[in-house]
This record gives sequence, structure tokens and C-alpha cells, in this order.
Amino acid sequence: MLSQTVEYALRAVVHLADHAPEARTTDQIAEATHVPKPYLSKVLQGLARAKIVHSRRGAGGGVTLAKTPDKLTILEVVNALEPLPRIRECPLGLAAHGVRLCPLHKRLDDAFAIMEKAFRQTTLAEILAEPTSSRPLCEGPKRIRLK
Amino acid sequence: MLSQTVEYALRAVVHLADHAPEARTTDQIAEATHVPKPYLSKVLQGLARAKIVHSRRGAGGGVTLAKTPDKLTILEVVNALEPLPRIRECPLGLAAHGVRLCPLHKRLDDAFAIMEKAFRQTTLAEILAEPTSSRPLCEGPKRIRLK
DNA sequence: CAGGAATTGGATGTCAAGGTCCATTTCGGA
DNA sequence: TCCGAAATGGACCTTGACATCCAATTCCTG
Repeated sequence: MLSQTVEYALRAVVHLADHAPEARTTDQIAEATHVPKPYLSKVLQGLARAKIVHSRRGAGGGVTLAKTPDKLTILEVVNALEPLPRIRECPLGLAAHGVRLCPLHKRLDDAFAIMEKAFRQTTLAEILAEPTSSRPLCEGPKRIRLK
Repeated sequence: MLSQTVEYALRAVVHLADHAPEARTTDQIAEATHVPKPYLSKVLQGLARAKIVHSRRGAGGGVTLAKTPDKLTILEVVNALEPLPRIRECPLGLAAHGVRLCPLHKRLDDAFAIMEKAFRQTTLAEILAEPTSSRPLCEGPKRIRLK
């Protein structure tokens, strides 16, 4: 559910939003989010292809958000890398083309629809503005067991 | 999202509920649900281990639901094979043990919680009783492209 | 314009999910 | 009691997700 890749992407994007509009290097993001740097670079490439972030090479380069945090939703980030699996037609591949799903798949898709809605309504800015004590990425000086 | 295995399990269980309390063989279920028989047998074994279904070997054997359809929920089936990934502590492995999640992971877990609730409220009987024309498994004589 | 900082792209490795196959065990019926 | 129907368990194969590493490219700065 929500692949590891998406989890990593969300952490990275939250970090970028937290520092917007300044650019951050892959190393800085990797350290802050505890994502393996080599893999993070791939994830970031994916986000760049999807126009979620911009990246600039060379000295002084790094990654920045393509939008301001108040215009970027969780859904956009999720869908950029692994679209929510909405069920649009009978997975059994039978008749019903565009026709409404059988009760089982209707229920499942309803659940995904609710998730999609929740994600579409949440912007990065909202996450950062949350009136809570704990910082968005649980950042802190002490790093414990990664498991 | 919701692995293929879970999708197969749900189809199988719906089929069993539709024929309850009679036993169905793996072959019968495989044909009705369009799930590859060899793999279906593994899925069914998993459901049996989780006490969702009973299975009897030998001639006249087959698989039956362990509960009546009105007492079996989608959530039970899902959790038997791949529990919904509720986020109980900071995935970054930092401090906050049992403490409340950072805003990002709180939002994600909220979405899973909603899904969980929806699944817990839906019984197999409800799915079968749905006032709709299309049968639960989109069953029908004509089999089209599986893709 | 040279050197280092930084992303990019490609090749490669690892592991679990999905899927198949077969020998074995279990059980009903003739 | 014997045969065939049926699930079981284990071995095996394939593919994609996750992850790593390195050479090439880009571009700022002195």
C-alpha cells in the first residue's frame, strides 16, 4: 500500500516545502529524510519528470518545488509515481465496459475514491502549518534504530 | 494497493458466500473467478490458515466459509492475507515511540483508517444483497480478454 | 578556463510477489 | 478394499520494486 517509493517522495517533498523556495541538494534531502541517497536520486528524477520538482545540475544546483507548497497536494505527488489504483472496469475482464462495477469492486473503488479525495484536499502547506509540536518529518538530533 | 492476492481472495470468498453453505472445489472457484487455479490453491490455503474458510480433502471435499456471509467482513479477508498498513509509529524510526505521528504520517494513516472502517462495515452478505442488476463477480457466459 | 559540485543515465544486484508444477495425503463411493 | 477426486506441501521459475554504483554531463566559482 503506498509503495516505499511514494513514502520517500512524500518525505522529500515535505522537506523541500519546509525550505521553499530554496534549493536543496540530494545529500541534504537524504540526510533529513533518512532515505538512502542513491535511491532518493532516482525518486527525485521521477518527480522531476512529472514536473513536481525542478532540478539544476552543477555547483550551487539542487532540487526545488515546481509549485508553492500551498498549491501542491499529496495526491499529485502520489499520482506522479504510482497512481492510486482506481477501478474503472471489471477486473475480471468481462462484459460490462464502462457499465457500473459489480458490488464487490464498487466497494473497493469507493474506498480508493475516499482516499483520493483526502489526498487531493491536503496541500503541503497544510501539513507544515499543522498546529502540533512535532515537526513534519519527526526531525531531531537523535537518530535511533532504522530497522 | 490491495495486492493481487487479496483481490483473488475476495473474489473467492464472494463466490463461496454466493453458494453458502455448500462446499466448492478449487476448480469451481477458479473457473468462476478467473483466477489461475494453481495460485488460487495457495490463496485458499492462506485463508484456511487464517480460519476464514474450512477445507476438506478427498472426493466430495472442497472449501466452505467458516462463518455465515453476514458475519464475515471484507476487512477480515484483507487482514488475513495482507493487513492494512496502519502507521503506528514514525517510519523514520525516530524518537516518538507511541507518541503522535508527524502531520504527514498522520494524514496518511487517517486515510488508511477510513479505508479500514469502510471494510469493517461491509459484510459479504451485504455485497450479495446489493440491489443491482450485475452479479457480484460480473459472472456471465461470455469470457472476454483477460489482459 | 579549470576544477569541483551536483544531477543524470545506465548497468547491476537482491529479494519478495505472483505464478506453476508435481508428488503426497486424504477421503468418499463402488 | 481399491480407485479416483480433491486439498496439501514443497520446489521451482519469472518479474518488478527497491537499492547500489559508476561514468558522463552540467554548471557555478575562483
